[in-house]
Amino acid sequence: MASMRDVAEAAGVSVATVSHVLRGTKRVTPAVGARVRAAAAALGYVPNGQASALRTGRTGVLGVALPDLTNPFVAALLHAVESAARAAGFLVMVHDTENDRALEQAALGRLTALRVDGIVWVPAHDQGGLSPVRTARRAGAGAARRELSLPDVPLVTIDQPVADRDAVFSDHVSGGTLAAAHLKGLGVRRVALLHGASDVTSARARRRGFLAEWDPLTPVWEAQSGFGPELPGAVVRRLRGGGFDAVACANDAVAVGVMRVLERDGVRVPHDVSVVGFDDVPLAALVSPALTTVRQPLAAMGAAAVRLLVERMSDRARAARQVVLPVELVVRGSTAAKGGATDVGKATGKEPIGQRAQTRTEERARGV
Amino acid sequence: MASMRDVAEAAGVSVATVSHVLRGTKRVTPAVGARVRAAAAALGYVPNGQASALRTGRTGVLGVALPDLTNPFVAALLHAVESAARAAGFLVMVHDTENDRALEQAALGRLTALRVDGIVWVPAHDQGGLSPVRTARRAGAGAARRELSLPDVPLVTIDQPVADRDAVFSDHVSGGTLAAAHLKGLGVRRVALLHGASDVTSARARRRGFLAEWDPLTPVWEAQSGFGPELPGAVVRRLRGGGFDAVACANDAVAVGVMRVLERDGVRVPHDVSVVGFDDVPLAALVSPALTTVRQPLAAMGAAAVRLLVERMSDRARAARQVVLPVELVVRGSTAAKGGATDVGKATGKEPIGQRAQTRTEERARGV
DNA sequence: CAACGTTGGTAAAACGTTTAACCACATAGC
DNA sequence: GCTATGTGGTTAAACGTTTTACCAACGTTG
Repeated sequence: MASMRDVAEAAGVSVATVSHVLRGTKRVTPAVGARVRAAAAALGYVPNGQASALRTGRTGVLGVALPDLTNPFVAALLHAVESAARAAGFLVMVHDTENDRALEQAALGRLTALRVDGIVWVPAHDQGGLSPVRTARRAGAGAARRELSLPDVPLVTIDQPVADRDAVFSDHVSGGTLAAAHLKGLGVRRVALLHGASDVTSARARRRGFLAEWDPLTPVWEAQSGFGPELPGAVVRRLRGGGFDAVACANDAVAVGVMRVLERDGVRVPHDVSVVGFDDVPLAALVSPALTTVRQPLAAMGAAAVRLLVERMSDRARAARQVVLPVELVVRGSTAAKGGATDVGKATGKEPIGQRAQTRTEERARGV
Repeated sequence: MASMRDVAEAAGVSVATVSHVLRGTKRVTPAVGARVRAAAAALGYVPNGQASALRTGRTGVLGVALPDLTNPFVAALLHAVESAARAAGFLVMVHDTENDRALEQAALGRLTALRVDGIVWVPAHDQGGLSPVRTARRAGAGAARRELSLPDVPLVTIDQPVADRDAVFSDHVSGGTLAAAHLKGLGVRRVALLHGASDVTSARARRRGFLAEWDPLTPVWEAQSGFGPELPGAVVRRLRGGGFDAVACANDAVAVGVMRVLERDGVRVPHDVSVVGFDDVPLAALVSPALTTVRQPLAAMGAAAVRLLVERMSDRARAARQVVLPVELVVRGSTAAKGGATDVGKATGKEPIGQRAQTRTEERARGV
């Protein structure tokens, strides 16, 4: 593969001149410029990124560590991040961590070894960092769990905070509140609340938001459901027991799992029971009935993550910042007023986003 | 960030020794080894991948160029490739090409500039390479379309061949045949065949396989559907016209789109019309009724791609090779015998993979 | 004890860029 | 004509590894 030296020789100039021409870092006579460019093109010269990275200390690469690429939400998030990174001139290095703590540590290590300019980390579990909404509460909680050693590289987490690092969130609390308010408005009284797992920050925040809005006197049946469509046996039994008007789910995958269980028992959605999801993955609009859910602003999250990284590259000492992004309720066919005669067939037609509620955009800085 | 030199000084040895200790490339006295390792740990030393890549010429990185990360099949494929790459010791650099020819060219360029050790390319469109099944036919066809200039790097394409390069395929032809045979066995007479687009090699192969199995005397209604769930208006009108027993679709997303259209018109699947997809993305098992489809062996495809790259790294001159991997028919609830009283509710229960048919595994080499 | 492999370590030259420092030369100003 | 002032280009020193060649010291052996 042709090197800069080859180009220099072919053009009859020094390597320094070649570099200057190709990067436009110094004025040259038109004649020389043309000669260099011609030589480079003729040789099919492609600059060696490794070498320039070594020299300049910048690779133009962002690392992304993800818990599980088979999860459609995670895949969509990767798309958002890759898109934003590319727009900012970065390539993206991706590492699946398979929800495994050891692999997460390995991923961070390998990415820093490659000297990526920054890392976007979507942690699998709660990292003990303070959540933006309970800053004041239980400071120091979660210290029991040993922390991962974080590399000295610009790093931003998504959805699970980590101490003294930049982070991007959806407003999960408001998301929970929106779901609760929507169900309340439909006349739902008895609700089952499936939160995925207690060691996931976002799931806890959603639950908190939901319960804050829900009438404290009305009973809520809660259970941990995990985050996939295959529900735990205990949850399935509970669902089949009936006795509720609506199910609020940890995410869309769980919601689909719930709908399958209900359908199998002949329970009609939304006529007998309303179901609401979370995330708004592509799947949500395609199942039948289409899923009412809370949409996470993926593109904005990716953009915010990249923006935070870029900012930190130019100011490594800046205080950690958390960006909270607004979610919106997307009403489709899986929820309907209690006793109302909503036509399911119609409701599942062409993406009937009837009502949208949106939380405020919020951004704040926290000191170190 | 600590460099090898810092470690050497701290341990009182030369950098060469540090390198030897850390890579185990030469014997050292236990005392020295321990001292070096201790110093490295104390300083939090992480070797600089850029520098070693520059020196050795290997980066330990594979590039992946994908047409569209929002496509669940593509996302699943990325997962398979990343998994296989990681198992083989590589990290993965991902670049979305947004189905755009110029972006594809840019992606290949940027990846080679970073000196990745190999590239997995999933082209968006037919690249004019000879498909494995029509080798003899129309040699030179497609020459009209200007070809992308390919970098001089180990490169393997997936699903669309390119001249003189390694490639990995699912056996799309057999996939089409399996679908046709399945429908025939169910007593289907009048079938609508939605192939995605004619400039996509795999879609053409599926169609060919389907028609080869189908009774040449029975009419087949064909149309181009694209590859997403939103069907073109012409296709929708045709579907609503009725007059067929089954729809064979370009992929699962299209199949879901078809089911939505049919459902809206009160046509029951599979009672009135059977629907069969292609790919077996996660979505396929979750819709209702669950989708009968042809499964692509994603994990095997990822593994084969990485294997081909590794092989080529050690023998750059080897003749291009194509690996064809077997697909399997996964029968679920969206297809049923004509006039049969299949209980849909039951069929969509717990992943009823009743029947599986599998094509032969096949691998062959082609000369240059 | 001389000759000799072996063992454990180091010096130094790459790898292909970028960039600060330098220089020859021309042009302009007095 | 002689110094300031650019202008267009080059020299050479990094960046942090890997690896070949070399060397000193140390048994071993005849």
